[in-house]
Amino acid sequence: MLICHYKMQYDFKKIELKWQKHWDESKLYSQYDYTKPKFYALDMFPYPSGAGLHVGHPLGYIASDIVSRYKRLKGFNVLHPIGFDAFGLPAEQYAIQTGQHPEITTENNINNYKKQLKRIGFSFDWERELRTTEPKYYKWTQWIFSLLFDAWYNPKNNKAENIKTLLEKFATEGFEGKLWEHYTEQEKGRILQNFRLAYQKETYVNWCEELGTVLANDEVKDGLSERGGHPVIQKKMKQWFLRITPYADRLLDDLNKINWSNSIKEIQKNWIGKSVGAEIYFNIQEFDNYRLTVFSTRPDTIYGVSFIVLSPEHDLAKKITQQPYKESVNAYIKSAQTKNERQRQQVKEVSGVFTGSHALHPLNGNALPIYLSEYVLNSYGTGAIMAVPAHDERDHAFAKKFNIKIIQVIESDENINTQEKPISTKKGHLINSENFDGLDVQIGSEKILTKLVNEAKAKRKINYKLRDTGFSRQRYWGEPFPIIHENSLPKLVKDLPVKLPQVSNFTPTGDGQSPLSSNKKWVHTEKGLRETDTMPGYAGSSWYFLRFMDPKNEKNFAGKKAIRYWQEVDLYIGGAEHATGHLLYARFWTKFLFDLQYIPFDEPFKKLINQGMIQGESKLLNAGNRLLHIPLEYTNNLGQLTADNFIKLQKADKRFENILWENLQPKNNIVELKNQTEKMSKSKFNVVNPDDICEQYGADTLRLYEMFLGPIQDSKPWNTQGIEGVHRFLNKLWNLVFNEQTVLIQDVEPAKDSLKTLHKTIKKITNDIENFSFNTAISAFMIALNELSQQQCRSKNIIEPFIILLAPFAPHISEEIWHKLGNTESIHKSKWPTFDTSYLVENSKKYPISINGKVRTTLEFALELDQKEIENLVFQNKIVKKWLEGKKVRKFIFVPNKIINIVLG
RNA sequence: GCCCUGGUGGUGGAAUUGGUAGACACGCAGGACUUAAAAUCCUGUGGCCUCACGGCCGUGCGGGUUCAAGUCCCGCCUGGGGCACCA
Repeated sequence: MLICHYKMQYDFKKIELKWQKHWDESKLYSQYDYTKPKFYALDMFPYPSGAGLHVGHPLGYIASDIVSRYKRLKGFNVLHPIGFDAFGLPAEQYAIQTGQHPEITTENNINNYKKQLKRIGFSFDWERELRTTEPKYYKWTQWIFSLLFDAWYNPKNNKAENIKTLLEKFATEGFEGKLWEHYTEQEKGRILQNFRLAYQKETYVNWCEELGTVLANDEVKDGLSERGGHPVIQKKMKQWFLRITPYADRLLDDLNKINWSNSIKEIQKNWIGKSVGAEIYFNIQEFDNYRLTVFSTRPDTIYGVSFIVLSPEHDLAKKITQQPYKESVNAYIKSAQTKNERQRQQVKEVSGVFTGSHALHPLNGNALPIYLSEYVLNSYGTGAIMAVPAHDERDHAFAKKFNIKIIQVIESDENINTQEKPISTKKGHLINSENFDGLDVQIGSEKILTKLVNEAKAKRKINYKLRDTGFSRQRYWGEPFPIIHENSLPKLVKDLPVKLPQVSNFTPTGDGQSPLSSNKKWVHTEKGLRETDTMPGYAGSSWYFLRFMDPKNEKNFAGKKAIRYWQEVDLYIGGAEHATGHLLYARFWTKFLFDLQYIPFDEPFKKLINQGMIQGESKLLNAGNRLLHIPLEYTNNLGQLTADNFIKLQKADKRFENILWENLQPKNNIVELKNQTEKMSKSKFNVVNPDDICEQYGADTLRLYEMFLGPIQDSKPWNTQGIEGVHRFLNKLWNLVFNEQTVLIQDVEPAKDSLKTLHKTIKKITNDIENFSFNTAISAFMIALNELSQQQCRSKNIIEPFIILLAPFAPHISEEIWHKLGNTESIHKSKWPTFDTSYLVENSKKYPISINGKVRTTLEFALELDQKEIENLVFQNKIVKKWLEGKKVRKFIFVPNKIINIVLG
């Protein structure tokens, strides 16, 4: 007879698919109980690209899923939604490349993402799924735009208000000394554009020829587009802007009330770039009718001013130039104009030109030559500076080149000759500053400024680097503006949504017009011409976290009740690369909606975690002058390139066509490859697909491994070999519960040491989740399981709570074991165990005994012993005696529960 | 140049308030089971010296504080990120 030894194996695939289907069908994660306290855990919603997910993407989702599941078990009503940010450049570029309509490629990409995400077993409420590209969603994006258009920032109340209050003000006070009713409709429209929070203005913008669109400042890195790395130039165009600048101070100050990483806060601080100083006025010797205004943060250095510099674009540049200097000044202005900002920055040598005119020093009346130079930016401050060469590096270089006086006004500890090198410190005291001599710099600065302000020669002023943000794109794939231009004045369209129309060709036109303009029927309306630009990618993502609270609401962007219940996001997880884009705009829109009293909170994300990058291991071939990425499938198991594979590679990849095998210096027909750890990307052939991992090891293993790799915030390399460890852990757990045929777990009284293991693990895991220390939690699970195995623990009272602890991390295997132990409800609806300190109490402690700071042995003492008794016991110890031989004991240090240290003379 | 972060075995990484550095894994080496392999289990694994007992050195480098420093202070070196003629 054939005996069939049926082994109950850990069949992860079967288990995982079964429970995923079950959870889906029972809508387990779409159930809410509003009597419980709320917890809102959100991931930065994904941008569905054509490449699909790699193992780096789910890292943050796994973390937020663990927290969400944990919070549910702790009795919270958890909102954990997901959606897709699908408008914008990448989707459109992909569509253009593949020649398909972006609507189709987006739909395909989203479906692929959903399939991948679902396989990992996240507890997302898919009922609340949203897409920024759906008209029923972007209707409300357009609605918020309408609010911005119809709002102004009232500096008196320090908040945004409906434009009505501005009109009331103008009606009673007039505008610029003229009654409001005396302005024409056109004039009124133009004036209001200077106040609206969404407005059009003609100005220099970041134009990317290759992408055929303008870009926001945060979408440009080092003069190149963030997407694709194409050159970006400054072009004068009429564009939509959002007036974020009045919010600068609040965006800065409120960083103090949110729990974000230091580095992100710093990045936003720098981006906002607040500097406190003054505008100081300089009369001009040669012109009575003009006055110069400079911005300075260092009024203390005013007696050190020896010249004035204007930017080449400064309004007065040409007006104040004296006849003999006109030619050289014009030439200089012209040459500056031909360069874009990037080219200007690259030129490090000092350049400039004298105007022939002089400014008068406001305090001592000295005549100061006025120059033009590129190092002064027209877009910052007033586009003019007072130059203090003794205390500013750039001014110093300029003075040297043009042979201008260098006047030292600060004396510090640094022994520097200011004729050679500037002193940039703010510590020291003033000299050469008339009756301010001898004062400390800080105090002197304030006194000088007070004097200037009192004499109406200066005004206190705060400047920001933050600029109003460009809000229009000349592209097809974005939200249309709800705007029709009537008599060349923009007017809101009331009937929303304004649906994105069909066009015959959605590729960029390249002439600064959006592809929408080709649909003449759509553009021409009875009232006037429609706005044909579209909104940028960040429009939809600036408020989506609000929509998730009430995603199906047709009357409002979200219902009042839902907003009041869910409030701000408690935990937000996503990449740090959005520091100056999405994260700033979302804060801005939140504050705006708060001002208009649509929401009762003014920060969107209470706690933010930036997950690190998971890097891939690339293989690089040194082909003479360049390094080429080699797809992994062409390397052998030692990571080398063989001659056979090289031939195949040459057929498959054009990059290798003209490379000769001999030139690669093969040894025994093998070429060594260089290893490199870098960002995962398709083009680097180092991408690991989570689908493959789920197939081979299962979703639970993938989840555990991603968490086990290291701290969530850190970047770390992926190494598929290491996954065996966590996979073995799950197998061990399985084998603890099941043997060949049956469940081994019984309802028996647990052993004392098992209780201790359990309770210290409850404590540790709870702590670790609260601190987002998931990697140490996994190792605690491993330690616990090793101990329980050692103890041969089979007690249900131990195993059940243990797998509840594990459920947030490995939801499938926990659910399976839970049911096999006889439970019928889902484990994810059970209760988080609490730990009982009484099981952790020890009655003795093992003390390290160190002599002169070096640990020599350990001794165990009962806790009730006092220091004297312990001291006696320590000195009786053989090893201790050996070390004490011939030495004198200086000191005996006993730190209860920590250590014992003997200091010898 | 300025700001923010890191630097710990062959690798990923542990280490409450300063209190046994290297937990937990991977990898590697040896062993058990097996005809053999896979799987599993056990043992070892920072470096150097020693048959061993044991000792010396060791958290980027150099100083310091302390009974005691990966942890605190001062000065450097270096990886990553951000800002950058911003007055």
